[in-house]
Amino acid sequence: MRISELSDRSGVSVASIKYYLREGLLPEGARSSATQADYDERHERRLGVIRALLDSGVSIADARAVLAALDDPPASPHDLLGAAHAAVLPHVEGELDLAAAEALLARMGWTEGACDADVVAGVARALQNLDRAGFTVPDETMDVYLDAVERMATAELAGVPLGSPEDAVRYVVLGSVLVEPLLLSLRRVAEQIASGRRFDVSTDAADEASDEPLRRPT
Amino acid sequence: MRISELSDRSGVSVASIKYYLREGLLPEGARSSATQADYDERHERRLGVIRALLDSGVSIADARAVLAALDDPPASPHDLLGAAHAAVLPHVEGELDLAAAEALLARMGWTEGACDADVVAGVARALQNLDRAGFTVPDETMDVYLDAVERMATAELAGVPLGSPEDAVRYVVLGSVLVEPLLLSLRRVAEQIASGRRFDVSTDAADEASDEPLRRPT
DNA sequence: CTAGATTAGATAGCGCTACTATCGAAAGTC
DNA sequence: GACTTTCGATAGTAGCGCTATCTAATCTAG
Repeated sequence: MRISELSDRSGVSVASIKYYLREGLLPEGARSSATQADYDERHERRLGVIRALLDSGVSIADARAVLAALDDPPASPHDLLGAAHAAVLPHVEGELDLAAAEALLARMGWTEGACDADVVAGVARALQNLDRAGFTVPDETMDVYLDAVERMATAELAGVPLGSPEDAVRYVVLGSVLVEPLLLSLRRVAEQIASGRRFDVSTDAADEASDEPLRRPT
Repeated sequence: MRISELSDRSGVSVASIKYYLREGLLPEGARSSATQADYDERHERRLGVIRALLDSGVSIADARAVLAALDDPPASPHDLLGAAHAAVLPHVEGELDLAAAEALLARMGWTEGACDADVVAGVARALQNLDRAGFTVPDETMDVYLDAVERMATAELAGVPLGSPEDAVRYVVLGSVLVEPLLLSLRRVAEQIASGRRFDVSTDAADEASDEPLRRPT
């Protein structure tokens, strides 16, 4: 298949494909001459993964790292997961206070040695941002978060297909990265549903009903 | 307080503060003359929120919308949540297949009318990206996700402080937006812990132990 | 009262990202 | 042999989040 056909089938412009080639996201096709290369279904599938990553908010550089982990997986799935996480972690500069994060994780019996320091730093950063905004997550809510992520992680890990290494790699890397937007949007839906229930929104009597509990004069 | 003092106390450069003023993120100080304005603690707190939002990956434009919702909250908390969500939703172009998303939400008895169409579109987009990458979330895992987000949303909504409208606004808007990075990083920690357990990582015998279950020849 | 610092407001520039456009030389196609 | 396609390189673009510079007005210390 030539580049124009690959473009037609994938819906990605020739210019963008060339860009991904240059950036090392897409491997070169088999060169059949100085001005011709041959692409196959693997390139087509790879383009799908690239577009999915980029549209999920992953940068070119991070996508390159994720794809590198897919192409050249560490021997152990555990290291693979670490590589996938490292690839998409927000790159932080500036000092962080890790104590709060470690205390939080200790509530679940998660000791800091059992996972990458960068991942813990991500928790610390998120906590710091909440703090800077003057927002405090109630303890009960935080417990629900901790419980929820543990359930999710357990379910995800239980679902890793053991039959084929390639499938396991795909599952771990993409499942970790591409599920993030899904979770966030599902949470938004659930919040709106729960909010509708809590404040009893019913199209006509919405304002009166939902206004009442808030507008208590101080 | 003058702008330089505000800068010192917040750790944000004068140039950046001016930029936020221009962009409408930070309200002007009280003008005391043609070349002097007076800032107070509200500006300082606001700067904290601004930095927290920007460092959480929210764009200037989205932060402006979030802050507008904070400043000028819709009467009902439900609408407020919608405004906060709308402000940070990935702005999508291109057609989406909503059917899969609606079917998914129907599993929880969440009908599409009960939440904003844009939020459902976000779910559809996430599903589409997973699909384009050739990744399928197992049904059991998806059920765990749905259950988890419902638990989280319920806990969050139960925690809304009803005593003060301002606190409720803060809670809903910032809780929705700033908790997102926290959840994602907690999930990464949980995944690494679960992966360590699943593949029995123990620093020395890691490779042999964790390699075995994967390298089963087909 | 004056020298120097500070400020508001305006404008311009910068470094980065994800493309997009153009071009010449080589090669394939009708 | 005319026309199209491709490769590879290079340059340009639009947007983002600042950052730097400048002017004119004003404040502040001595």
